[in-house]
Amino acid sequence: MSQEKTATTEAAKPLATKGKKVRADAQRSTDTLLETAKKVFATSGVDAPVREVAEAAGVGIGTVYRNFPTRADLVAGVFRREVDACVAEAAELSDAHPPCEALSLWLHRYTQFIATKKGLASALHSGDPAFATLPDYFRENFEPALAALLDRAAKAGDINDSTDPYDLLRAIGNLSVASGEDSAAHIRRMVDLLINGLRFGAVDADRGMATPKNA
Amino acid sequence: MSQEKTATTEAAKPLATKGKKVRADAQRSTDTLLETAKKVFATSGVDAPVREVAEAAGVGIGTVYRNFPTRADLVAGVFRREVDACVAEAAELSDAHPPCEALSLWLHRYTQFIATKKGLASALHSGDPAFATLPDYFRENFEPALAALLDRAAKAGDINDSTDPYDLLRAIGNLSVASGEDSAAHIRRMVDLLINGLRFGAVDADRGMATPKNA
DNA sequence: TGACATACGGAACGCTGTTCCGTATATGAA
DNA sequence: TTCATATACGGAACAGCGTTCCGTATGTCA
Repeated sequence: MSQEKTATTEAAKPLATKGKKVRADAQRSTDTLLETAKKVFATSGVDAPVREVAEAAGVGIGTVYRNFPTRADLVAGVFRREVDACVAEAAELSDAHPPCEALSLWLHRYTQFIATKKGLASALHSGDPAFATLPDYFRENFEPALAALLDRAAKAGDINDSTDPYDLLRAIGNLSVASGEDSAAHIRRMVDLLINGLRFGAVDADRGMATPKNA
Repeated sequence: MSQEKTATTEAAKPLATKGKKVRADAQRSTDTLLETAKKVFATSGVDAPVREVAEAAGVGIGTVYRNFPTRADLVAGVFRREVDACVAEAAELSDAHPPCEALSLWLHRYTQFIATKKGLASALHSGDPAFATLPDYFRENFEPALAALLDRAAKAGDINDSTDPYDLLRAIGNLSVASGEDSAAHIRRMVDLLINGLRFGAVDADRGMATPKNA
C-alpha cells in the first residue's frame, strides 16, 4: 500500500532507543534499510539474504548489523511498520461503514495483510528473541481495533458477544496463511464461516448468512 | 504415537522407487533415518541440522543424502508417515462413535497432529520441489477421511452440507499452528466456533452449541 | 568364492548470518 | 571555521549449514 512517504513510523525502532541522540546518518540508514527491506522481502521472500538487502539499499553489510543487531530485528522492524498501516485502516473503515459491514470489511482486509507475511508465521514461533516482543506489539495494536468493531456489531445485535477479539484475530490470522490455487476464495469462505459462527445465536440471528450457502 | 514397530510404511518413500531392487542395507538406512529424524525433529525442531540426524542415526552424512536427495525430502518422508497414522485414526473414530461426535473428536485430534508440525507450515509454501507433492498427498489421504465423517453428520441432520471437506481441512490445519500461552484452548474454541458455523442452518440447528456460549 | 553394482563415510565447497576493526563522518566546542 | 571525539560505515573473515564428490566397504548373484 501507499508509496514511500519517507516513513518515520516510530514503532519501527528495533533498538532500545534509550533517549540518547542518534546521529543523522544512522537514522537515515535505518529508514532506508526498512524501506528497502520491505521491497526486497516482498520480491524475494523473507528469506532473502541480508547481503541482498544491504546491496539493494546501497550500504555495507556492517551497516545493516549496526542498525539491526540481527537479521530477525530487521524483519521485525519491517513487520511493525505494516502492522501500523493495517491498524490505521481499521479505524477508517469503522468510521465509514455500518457496524457489521465494517467488521466484515476489515476482517477481509486483515486477511490480505497476513497473506503477505506467510514466511513470518513460522519465524514468530521460532523462539528467536527478536520476535519475542512482536506478538505483544501485534496484540496491543490489533486487539483494540478489532474490539471496537466487534463491540459496535454486538450492540447492534448482529452478533453474539461470546467471542474474544484476540481469539478471532489469531484465528483469522492463522487461516490467512493458506495458499494454493484458490486460497483467496478459501480464506474468504472460512472467514465468512467464522462470521456465521459469531452470528449463531445472536439477537438478530438468521437475518441472512454472510455468504450464499451453496457453491 | 506408538513405539517403533520397524515402520515399513510404503508411503514414506521419497525417491522414485522405480520397481528396481533395493539393497537391504539401503532399506535399513532409510527406515532408521526416518525413525531417527522423527525423534530429532520432535526434540530440536524441523530446523535441526542434517548432521544432527545423521549422528543420532549413527550413519554418515553421505548416507543421509544418498537416501534422501535433499534435506526437504527427509522432512517430507517423516511427514508422510505421520499423515498415514492420523488418517488411520479417523476411520477408527468413525466406527466407534455417533456421527457428530466422531466428527468433532477427530477434528480435535487432527488439530493436535498439526500442532506438532508448526515449522513445516512455512516450508510447505517455500516452493521447494521436495514439498510439491506433499499437499496432494495430504489431500488424497485426509479429504476422503473427513468427507466420510462430514457425510455421516450431514445425513444425520446435525450439520448443513454447504461446506467443502477440503476447505475445513485447510482451515483447521491453519488454525492449529497457533501457539502461545493458551493455544490449546484457543484452538479448541475456534474449532468449536467453526463447527457451530457448520450447524448454522442445519436441519437440527439450535440443538445446542458445540461449547458453552460464555467464558 | 569371486565380480560387480550399490551403498557408505566424511572431507570439501559455496552460501548463509554474524563479528570485528580500521577508516570515514557527523557533531559540538573553541 | 577548525578541531577533537564519539559514532557510524564498509567489508574481510569466521562459524555453521546444506550439499557434492569420490575413494572405500559391502551386499548380491553367478
